[in-house]
Amino acid sequence: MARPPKYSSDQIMDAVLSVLRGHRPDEVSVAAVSDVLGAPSGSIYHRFPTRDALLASVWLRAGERFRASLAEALGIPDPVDAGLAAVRYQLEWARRRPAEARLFLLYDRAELTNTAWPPQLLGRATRLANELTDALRSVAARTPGASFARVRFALLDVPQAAIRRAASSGAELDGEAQRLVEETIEVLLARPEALTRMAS
Amino acid sequence: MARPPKYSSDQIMDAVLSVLRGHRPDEVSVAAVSDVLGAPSGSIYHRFPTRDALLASVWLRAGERFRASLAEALGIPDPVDAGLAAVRYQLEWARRRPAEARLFLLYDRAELTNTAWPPQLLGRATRLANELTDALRSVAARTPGASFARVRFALLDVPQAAIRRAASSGAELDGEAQRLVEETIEVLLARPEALTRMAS
DNA sequence: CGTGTTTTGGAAATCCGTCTCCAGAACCGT
DNA sequence: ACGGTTCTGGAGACGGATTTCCAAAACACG
Repeated sequence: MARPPKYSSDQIMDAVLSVLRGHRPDEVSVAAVSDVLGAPSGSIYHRFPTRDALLASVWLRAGERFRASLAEALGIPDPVDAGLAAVRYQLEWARRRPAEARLFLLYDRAELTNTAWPPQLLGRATRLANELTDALRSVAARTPGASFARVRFALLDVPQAAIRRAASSGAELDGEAQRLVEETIEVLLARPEALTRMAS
Repeated sequence: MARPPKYSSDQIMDAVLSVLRGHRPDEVSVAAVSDVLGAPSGSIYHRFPTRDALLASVWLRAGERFRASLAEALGIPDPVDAGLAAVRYQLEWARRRPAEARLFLLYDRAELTNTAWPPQLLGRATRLANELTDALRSVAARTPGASFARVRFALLDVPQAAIRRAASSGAELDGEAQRLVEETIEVLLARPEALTRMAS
């Protein structure tokens, strides 16, 4: 017994993504979002208490989607195969959904907003972080000789370096970049001890 | 025959760095800088035409210092030794001058400001970029089988991934992170062809 | 010691973005 | 048809940040 919504939360968040192509997160203003959406700012504030909550929601939605699909890849038994699949998935995602990937992979939760997150969003964020940590930990567990830090470096940090490089030049991730990332994680996961000698 | 300056350009830029510890670049306001400096905003605008020009100048100064010291490391004849030295230097720099390193290594010139840079700063920026490119190219030239993209990935992107990780967790770069980076670049530079087989 | 030049020190104009508020519209269930 | 509830639509208060402006201050030099 109520008027039905004209703009759903997802539509509003999609409008944020659309503004995000071509602008930094801190540049995303409610006015810009409402322009893209064709709605007045009041409708946005009806659903999201603050601008920061809106931005945080978009970040969370992207992260939860990311995690859901990544978990599959990380489930592959052989750790190197799992790592390669995870990397390929990430790079493919960065190609297909640049705005969402850039937002989640390049911007830390802490540096996204100035104000503190509301408890509910904070809960979702810590759950997401825990789930990602667990997935990586399980890969580490079945990779002989590889620490958690090593797995995280190989499967998250190194791919992000490639994504960042491509994003800053505006071009798409090319084949060579992908090959470099795959080489790297293959070495880091398959032969943890092979190279401990230090050159100097 | 003039009143001597009380606040030099370098002092003002240092004040920006001080604000930058704990705030994103877009959060740096002229008011905050003038507070740190103990000077009114007028004195700052006397030297820098706009806020963006000030921020750009700080970025450029950091980059030019970075390049000057990195060039030494990259001059070492053996490419792997040069790469290791370059990486160690970068990580050491990130430890000792966190604000400057974060600003230059983590923020792209394009995403630092909204408005276009004045011609003079733009000139310095392109010169800096060219000098960095040349240094990497010369390493690539004496590394058998390594493309420019490979060298750049190994010597800039991968170390930055480690720096970024450490910066986001607030902790310092630990020994394990450094070892991971060194392993990685050693493999990427020393054995470009060793791993071209694709798993799948 | 006076003159000229540069810098300081603030005060305030101006702009932009967040957020509030409320009247009216639109729909569901009975 | 109608009452109750939720949503829209827009106007504007409010705060914060950039930038302008100018009188006063401080020094170098003749």
